[in-house]
Amino acid sequence: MTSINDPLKLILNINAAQGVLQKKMDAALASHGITLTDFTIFLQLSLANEEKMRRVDLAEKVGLTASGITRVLSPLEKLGLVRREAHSRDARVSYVKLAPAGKRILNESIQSAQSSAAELLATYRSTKITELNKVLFRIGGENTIP
Amino acid sequence: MTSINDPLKLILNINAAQGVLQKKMDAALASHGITLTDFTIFLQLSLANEEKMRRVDLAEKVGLTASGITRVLSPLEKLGLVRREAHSRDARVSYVKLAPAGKRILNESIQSAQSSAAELLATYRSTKITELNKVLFRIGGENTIP
DNA sequence: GCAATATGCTTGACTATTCAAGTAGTTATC
DNA sequence: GATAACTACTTGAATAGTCAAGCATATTGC
Repeated sequence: MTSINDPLKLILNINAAQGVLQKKMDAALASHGITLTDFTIFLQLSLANEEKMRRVDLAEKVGLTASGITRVLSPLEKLGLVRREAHSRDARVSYVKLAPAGKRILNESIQSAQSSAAELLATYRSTKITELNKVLFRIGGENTIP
Repeated sequence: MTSINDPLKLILNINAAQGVLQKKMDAALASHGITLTDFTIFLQLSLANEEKMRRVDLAEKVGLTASGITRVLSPLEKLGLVRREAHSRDARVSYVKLAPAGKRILNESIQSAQSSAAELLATYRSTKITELNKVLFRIGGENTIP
C-alpha cells in the first residue's frame, strides 16, 4: 500500500516502544508497590523546588489531567507516601509533598528502575542514548527529565 | 538528589514524549472518527499478509491483550470498518480483515496522520529521524513499523 | 480413541483515566 | 465593594483497557 513517511513511522514506533518499556518498568517497580506513574510523580516531586508542587502543575508535568492527579494521589496519601500542604496566600491550592515514607520508597525504587533501565538498553552505546534523549527532550518539552 | 542515569532518563522521556504525541495524534485523527489505536490496527491489517490477521496476533502487534482487542474491535465491526473471516481448518480462530469502508478511512486518515507527524517533527533533520527509528525498532521489536 | 493439556476468543468484574459539572476561593472591573 | 470572570480542585458518569475465568476447539501422548 501507500508507504508511510518517516515522521509518522517515528511516532508509531515511539508509541510501540513506550508500550513495551512501560510494561517492563511496571513489572520492575511492582516489588516496591508502585507503578511507573507513581514513580514519575515521586521523582518529579523530589526534583521540584522545595520538593513540593501544586496539584495542577504536577498533573501537567506527568501528563495527567487535574482530575487524574486527584485520583492517583488519593491512595498515595492514604498510604502516607505523599502529603498535602496548604498555600499560605491562596486557599484554593494544596501542595503535594513527598512524605518521608515516600522518599524512602523513591530511593529504593530508583535503584531498581536504574538497573532495569540499564539492562533494557544494555545494547546501546551511551552516546546514542544521550543523543536520543536530546531529541525526546524537545518533543516532550516540560514533561521530560533534563 | 541522586542523579538519574541516562538509560532511565531515556525511558522516562520516551514515556513523556509518547504521552504528548499520542494526544496530538488522537486530536488529528478525531476528524476521521478514529483514535491512534484504531489507526494502528487499520495500518497493521493493511500491511499484513492477505490483509488479515488472527485476533491474538493483532493484539500482540498493537500491544493489547486478547480481551483488549475484542473490545476495541467490537465497535469497529458494528460500524462495518472491519469484518470477521473464519479459518478454514481451525474453528477457534477468527480473522480480522479490513472492510472496504475501513480501507477508505485508513486512506483518508493516513494523509492527516502523515501531515500532522511531519509538522510535529518538522524541526528534525530526516537523517536523525531515520536513526532514531532504528533504535526504537530494536526496543519495540515486533510491534514497530519497519 | 480418549483423557489431558493447550490455544483462541469472549465476558464479568475491576483499574486507570478522562470529561463535564460543581464548589470554593481569587482577581479584575466598574 | 458588588459582580463577573477566572482558577484549583474534586466528583459522578463514561471510556479504554486489564485480569481471571469460562467455553469451544485442537493437539498430544498413551
